[in-house]
Amino acid sequence: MSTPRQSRADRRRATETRILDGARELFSEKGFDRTTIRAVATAAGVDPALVMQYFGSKRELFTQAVQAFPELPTATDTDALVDQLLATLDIKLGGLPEGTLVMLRSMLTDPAAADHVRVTLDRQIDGVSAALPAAEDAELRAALFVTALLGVTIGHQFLRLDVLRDAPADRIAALLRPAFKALAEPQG
Amino acid sequence: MSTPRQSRADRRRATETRILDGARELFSEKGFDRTTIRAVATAAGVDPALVMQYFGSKRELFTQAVQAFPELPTATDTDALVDQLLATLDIKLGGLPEGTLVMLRSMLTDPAAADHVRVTLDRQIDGVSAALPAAEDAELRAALFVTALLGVTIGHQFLRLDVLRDAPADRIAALLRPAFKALAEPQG
DNA sequence: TAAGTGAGTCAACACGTGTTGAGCGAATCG
DNA sequence: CGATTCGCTCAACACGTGTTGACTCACTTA
Repeated sequence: MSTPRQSRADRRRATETRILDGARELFSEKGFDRTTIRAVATAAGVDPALVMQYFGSKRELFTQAVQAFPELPTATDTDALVDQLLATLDIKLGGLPEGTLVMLRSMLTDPAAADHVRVTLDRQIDGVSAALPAAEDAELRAALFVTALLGVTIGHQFLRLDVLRDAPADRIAALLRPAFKALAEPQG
Repeated sequence: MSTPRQSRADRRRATETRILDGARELFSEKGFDRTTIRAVATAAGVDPALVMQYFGSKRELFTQAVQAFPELPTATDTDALVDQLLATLDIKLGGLPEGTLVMLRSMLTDPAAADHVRVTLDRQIDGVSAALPAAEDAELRAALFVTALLGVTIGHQFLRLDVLRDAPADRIAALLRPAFKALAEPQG
């Protein structure tokens, strides 16, 4: 055969994404420390040395496995903002991209991941704050929105609290709506 | 000298707590995986082997370093409950006992810690739920209270978001109060 | 077809880890 | 005082880790 079924470049790209996919899954399940290069290699059906050769280091692999998602609110009035924030619950409870889970999973034990989360949340807080009625506390209020949602997400996704997992996302959103509206009002 | 300045039992108890204190500090700072027996031993000015001899294993040391605290609400009407929940913010933002930080720090990466947190939160949710006006969603509402507070705590204590750290606890409580009241009402 | 490139493997190193058993020496006890 | 307990240290083992360099061989290219 003079023509291979797959070009060398194609093979390379294929195994590279196979490694990255396995890494994302493992990192998001077990966190940075407990994920081993060897396990990633095995998941990708490849030799550990190849993972190093392609990504240079475990850290670098981790960095590539994470990808930020801005997910900034575009609303400008309060009601729309609350609706928009609550709409993200659909995603946060069940449909979060694995690259995000990677980041969240390790944020409490890996300083690099913590930094990443911190700047991401700061960006979100700025975005929410901008959509809030002007007040001295807009930024603080925004931070409470964002961290409250973070807490619910953690309870659902990582702690797997039954009470949360048994409730449909829109029921949760319905309960949260009045609370969020109250939090958005400058003089609650 | 026939009488030593410290009895053998006293010495033993002293170094035991010295080890436990060092362990709590390190576990709460770096989490389970990144805390080494050697580091704990050094912090306590003691040989690593002694830590093993006294506590049996790293896991057992970790378990002893954590101690649960119920912190269940005793209120029976809604307003008192909200006040009581908000009062815990003083503690949650800055004054959390190290044994609790230990637990929280590792909950995303260590399954045993995750279990511990899950049952603790479940207990809190039950407590809050009991103090809520009877409704089908009382338990779910309670879970949202608890996880929202968890999120704020994480943002403050672990992610160290400036917006939260710069705000006094009572300001945060004041902003949260109307939101929590709305969340407590059966038909918001 | 012959030289060269590069995907992928193999075996090993250096290191840090939890954990163990033998031993020392001071406090206890009869 | 002599025997013994026990707090504590020392040195080591066994293992898993990230990482490396030499190597093989299928594909590419001239």
